[in-house]
Amino acid sequence: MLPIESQLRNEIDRVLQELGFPQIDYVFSIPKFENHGDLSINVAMQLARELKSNPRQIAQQIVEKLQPDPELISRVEIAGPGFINFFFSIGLLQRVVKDILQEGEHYGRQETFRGKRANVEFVSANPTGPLTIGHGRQAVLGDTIANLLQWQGYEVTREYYFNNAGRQMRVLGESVRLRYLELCGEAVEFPEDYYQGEYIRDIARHLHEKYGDSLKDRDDIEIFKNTAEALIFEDIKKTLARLGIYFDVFFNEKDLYEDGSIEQVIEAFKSKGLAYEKDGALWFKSTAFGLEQDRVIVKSSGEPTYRLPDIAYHRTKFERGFDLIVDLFGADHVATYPDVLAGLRALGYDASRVKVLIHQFVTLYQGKEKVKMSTRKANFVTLDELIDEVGADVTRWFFLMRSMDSHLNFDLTLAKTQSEENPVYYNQYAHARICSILRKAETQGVSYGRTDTLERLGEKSERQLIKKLMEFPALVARSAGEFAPHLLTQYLSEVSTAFHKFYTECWVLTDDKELSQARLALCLATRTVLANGLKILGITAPERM
RNA sequence: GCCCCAGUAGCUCAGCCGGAUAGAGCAUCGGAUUCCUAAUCCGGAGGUCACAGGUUCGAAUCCUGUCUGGGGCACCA
Repeated sequence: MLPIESQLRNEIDRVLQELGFPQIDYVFSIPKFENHGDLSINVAMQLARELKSNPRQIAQQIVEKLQPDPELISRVEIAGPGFINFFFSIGLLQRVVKDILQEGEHYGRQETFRGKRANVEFVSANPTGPLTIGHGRQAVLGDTIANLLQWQGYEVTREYYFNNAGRQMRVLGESVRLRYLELCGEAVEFPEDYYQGEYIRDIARHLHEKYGDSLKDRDDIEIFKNTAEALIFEDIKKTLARLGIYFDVFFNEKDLYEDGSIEQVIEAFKSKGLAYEKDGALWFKSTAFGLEQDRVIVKSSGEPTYRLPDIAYHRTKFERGFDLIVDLFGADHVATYPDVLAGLRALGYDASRVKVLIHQFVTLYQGKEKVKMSTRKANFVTLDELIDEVGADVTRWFFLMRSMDSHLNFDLTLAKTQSEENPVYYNQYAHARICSILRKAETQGVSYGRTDTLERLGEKSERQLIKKLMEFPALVARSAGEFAPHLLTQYLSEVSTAFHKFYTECWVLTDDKELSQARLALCLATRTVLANGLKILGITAPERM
């Protein structure tokens, strides 16, 4: 909501009451066309339904009694089927620029959730291989959502959950051992369903250099598995760091067994009559929570299924006192989380605090060719390789520019060859251009940052730019509230467009000192919004390009 | 068979808590630079919003059904 909206809303509510109209829900919208004003409401059309009367007449009655502050609103108009359109006065636009310059790097931040704590879990890939492009999408989305929540006042913990004890890890250890034996000169048959990647050979080589052939007759895989885990995790962290992503907590599933959490969950289920034995396995009565079928939580072999530790893990998030718990998963996990939420409800927790976000897959193309990605088969393109090709900024922007509900078709050839035309440069260039103007002003001895000549602004491109800048705080709030970073990438491009247009139409450094001051202030305000927006997205804002 | 996501311009995608004339980037065609960065700007062309019904003063948007693509529906994670 724009700041101006709350003032207008008060005034409109007053008039509606005076006219004896029912209180009704109406929304402000920003019209697509300039001649429809700067802000518009459809309240008369909504009322027409209730009152069974002509919407234009209702609008007429409302407008006659409206007395908006002329410092802020210059004109009110009825149009179309009954829209009431408001036109901003220059005073309002001046105030916007002043506010932005005053708030600076805090412009767009809100305290809505001050004192609240959020946990954002993402990536959570087990250390079986390098991060793929699919992980990249999740990593960048998760980190940016965490940033957005911080801008709404949340204290955020970024968390990575992993399991280094399962079957996957045993296969990993075996894979390394076989490659190691190859290096010792032994002929080995390497099973097809083992990890095929070159990085397995690298790890084996590392061990061979360190220990020679001395591990040849070890019949346990511990050293192979542990070395692989350590080296791969180191790699994963390095890759994430290249994107500016740092986790606060790496949570090992193993701890849930060691500290008794798993056992506690089982006991809690049993004592509530929500667990029962059948066919040698332990089942969770998830149908009691609206699910279609009951689920096994402990296999007849005595091993828990993934659900049990997942439930125990999420229980720790509640126990650690988080007000908001965000889980980011790929589309392949879409069927697993209802079990976990049911489990949490069974334990008496408020599952509505858990926000599960599902992102669709990245399909990689080499030109027209679709590339299948599988860590096991090693025919993937790693996230590291992508960053090598296009850089961290482009990588982040690319993963953020689409709704997470949409499949991302990532054409690697295009990303490599046309990186110059990537939209991220468009935005960074706008920022760099502004910096260039400000440098030029400095060399000419013109000071900037003064706001006492802002009444000189009024050109169409100036008004449009300011109106865009005004939307920023509300847009950030919406982007955070909907967990939708792509709204912000889109918005920033609109800001850049508005700026480039202004740049083309309005000369900043002129002989008219006052006009120059005013336009410099507008440039500074624009730079502030671009810099703050890029900061949230985790993308650099270069001063030169 | 059931569940989730998507289907909008040649391509990639926004818009989807109902609103005025359906948008952007790329590609394509044409134009703009004496002067703050042309990694820019302006203009043209390009659409049965998958299809069929329904609700409404008004539907790309909500409801029902169908089709297509992706992902799921384990005592795998």
